[in-house]
Amino acid sequence: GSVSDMLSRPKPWSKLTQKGREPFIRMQLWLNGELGQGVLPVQGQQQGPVLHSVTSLQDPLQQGCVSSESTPKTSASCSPAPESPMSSSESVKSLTELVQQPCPPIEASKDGKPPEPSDPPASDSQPTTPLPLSGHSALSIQELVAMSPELDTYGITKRVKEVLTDNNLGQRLFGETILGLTQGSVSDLLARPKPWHKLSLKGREPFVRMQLWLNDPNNVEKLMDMKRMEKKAYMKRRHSSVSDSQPCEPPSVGTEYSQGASPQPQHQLKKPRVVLAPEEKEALKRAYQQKPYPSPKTIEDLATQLNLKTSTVINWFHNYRSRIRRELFIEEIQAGSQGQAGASDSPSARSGRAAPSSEGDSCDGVEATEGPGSADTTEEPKSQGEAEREEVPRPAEQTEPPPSGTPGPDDARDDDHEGGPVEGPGPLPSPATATATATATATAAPAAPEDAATSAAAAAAAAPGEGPAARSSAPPPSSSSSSSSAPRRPSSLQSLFGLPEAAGARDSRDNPLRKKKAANLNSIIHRLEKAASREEPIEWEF
DNA sequence: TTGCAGTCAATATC
DNA sequence: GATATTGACTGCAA
Repeated sequence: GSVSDMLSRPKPWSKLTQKGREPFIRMQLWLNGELGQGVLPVQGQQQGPVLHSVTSLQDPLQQGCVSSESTPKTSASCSPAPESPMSSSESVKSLTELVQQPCPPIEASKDGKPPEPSDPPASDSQPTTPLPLSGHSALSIQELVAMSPELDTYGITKRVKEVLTDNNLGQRLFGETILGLTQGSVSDLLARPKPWHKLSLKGREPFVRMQLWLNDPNNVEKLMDMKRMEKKAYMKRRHSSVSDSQPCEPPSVGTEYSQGASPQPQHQLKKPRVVLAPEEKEALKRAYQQKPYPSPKTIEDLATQLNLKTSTVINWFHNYRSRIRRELFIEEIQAGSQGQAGASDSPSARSGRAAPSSEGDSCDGVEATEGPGSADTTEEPKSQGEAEREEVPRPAEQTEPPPSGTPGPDDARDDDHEGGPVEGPGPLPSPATATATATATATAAPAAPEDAATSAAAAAAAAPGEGPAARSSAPPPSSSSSSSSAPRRPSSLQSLFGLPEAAGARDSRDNPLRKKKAANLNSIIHRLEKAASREEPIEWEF
């Protein structure tokens, strides 16, 4: 049915979403019989039926870089493909295999950045984030991404991590040479991979690259080589700088910031990074619990009360929402894998229970530890974390499941006050919600919805010791928030892939069964919430 | 305009 | 020194 519809009523390219474009790309490939080559021929002229949309295929591909106009392959166009379009998962294999060509990453890395001639070959000094794939390959990657069937992002990251650690290869090296990402991004990616279906095309790219890299039999050696080369270069630099009796820093810095002006002003221009004090975070979290989507006014209030820039508050909410959301994805997966595999070992140990609590980590320092008193008694500490986690979907569920199907955010917005945020016996009084509420109330009585957030924030902020003052020194918050100073280590990472030990190590008496149940519960709750808020046809698999 | 995804890069932690 | 965290930024879509 979809095919019929698509063939008879193709939308113009510009009207298509990324997802919507995919079938057209596939069709184009198929028409050109190039499926197996991973090279999307850019056509000057469309051929064949589908083409209103297909023509514009060029855009996305061209940006990839390759010489679009000159692409000679056009001619090949209509030879039917050997196989039907990417029907099966093995398709990816063939696709990926084909891109396994000799390490484009490493070599390409030097010249790899096509559009960025900007940096004078920073000499060997800085391994400036090279584009992992040369122009051509980069294009292929895009195609691959577009055509790739679902990949197991967790499995991929797990394997990558294994390979990296086994071979003592660093994230930085891997990221810069293979993925074209910085260390922090790599770390994040490996630790909290999103499920494939939640990723945008762009977001899928690193995973495809990882997959390709994993498929490359020489992957490790190549990276090792790279490592050696780097080391050499480093030594060389060091050596020369020493002999020049010049401080080695300046030069490199100079090249780095070469673009303009003297290093001096550069330095000044650099904004110092804002570091929120624990109590500020606490306050923001509380505010979040009240209103995940605060109105501009609330944001403003928060900012004043905490003595932060409004942009900082806005950013914080954005980041917090999105990070919490991510944790949820992970949890979902965990729950899922636990559910069906029962046994922990399944693909990846995502079972580790700590992961979610990690959420607490990354997004919340509070619950990482056990709650105040009740403490570890079994679930408590966890539910604390859950509380936060569950908030994610809250926006949607906070109010009645929008009859209209209005998407979440608006519901939770505090402009549309009432709905009595937390308090409101939401349609889904999850345990998490309960705890969340508890947490919130613990410190600040949820007053009028509108003020709740800010008042909570105020309470928290006021307590420890004046906002800004406290900032840098970050004295641990008052009693109640003592939790925030909790050790943040046992993070989701370990739990994610390191599994049993992650959870176990921390709280050996945690009954695994309970954990499973809890995870499952979470999953259910999450699904319910989702369902309530709209989106995705739900597949209930409790 | 607003929210989000994806990143970077500074900083914290191990 | 490697890895994790997180505030900020960019680009895109609704």
